[in-house]
Amino acid sequence: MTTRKPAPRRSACPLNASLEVIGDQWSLLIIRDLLLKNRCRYGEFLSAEEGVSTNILADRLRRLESHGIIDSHPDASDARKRVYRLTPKGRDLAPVLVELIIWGARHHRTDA
Amino acid sequence: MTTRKPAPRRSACPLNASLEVIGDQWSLLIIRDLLLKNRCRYGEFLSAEEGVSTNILADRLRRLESHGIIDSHPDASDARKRVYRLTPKGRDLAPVLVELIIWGARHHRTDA
DNA sequence: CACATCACTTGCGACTTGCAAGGCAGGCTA
DNA sequence: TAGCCTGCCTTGCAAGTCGCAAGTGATGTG
Repeated sequence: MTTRKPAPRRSACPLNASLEVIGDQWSLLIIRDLLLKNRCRYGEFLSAEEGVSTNILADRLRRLESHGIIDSHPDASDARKRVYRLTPKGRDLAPVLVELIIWGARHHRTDA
Repeated sequence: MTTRKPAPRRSACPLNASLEVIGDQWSLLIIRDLLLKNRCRYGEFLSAEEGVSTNILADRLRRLESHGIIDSHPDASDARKRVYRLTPKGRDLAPVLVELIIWGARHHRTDA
């Protein structure tokens, strides 16, 4: 079981606040999929090339939703499916994403 | 002992490349200290308000140095001390930091 | 009604983290 | 020179997190 943390809040620094919410290996990749790749379903996130494992994905989606970065609702045409979307707060992460992509592209061009 | 990983390289996405290098809870806080707070010594990082533990700090400094984001040299006036500095590659992370701070400040104003 | 699909949950071994203590070399005091 | 302090890590261990694979349950489909 992926347990929920009571969030100890390490410091009042806004950078630290951001890192406590999205400072992990997977959250920003999910947001990238939502923002840039038009992926919005669980299965689509799962089959992204980075290969997130299913329990971690479920945990991250739950965490992002609890922080108000994404929301979700059942698909109108198929009740098994669930659609995820960015909230305005989530969309505000676009500049962060862009800067990370710029930095990654400049300093790690396609290989190790 | 904190073992070194052979870096599996999950995908060719530049965002993923960035996250594999600085996508953790501590690296960007160290870079913030170097960039914005004029902290450049081990002991200064250790006493930052977030309270990183010493083994993690040593590991992150080693990792950042191995990725060419920081470098270090002994202090001229006291050979016990070691001075850390950002490389140009490290300084290029400034926009990322700024965007994370903006987002954190906008959506998590000083409290939970 | 049998079977596939979708979104998860569960179990387990391996790895990582956090905390406390130990080590070690380089300075300081006399 | 002896003895102690300072600064930078390393080590040990408990606890937490991750990755993988298999299982669950509510739907849809033929």
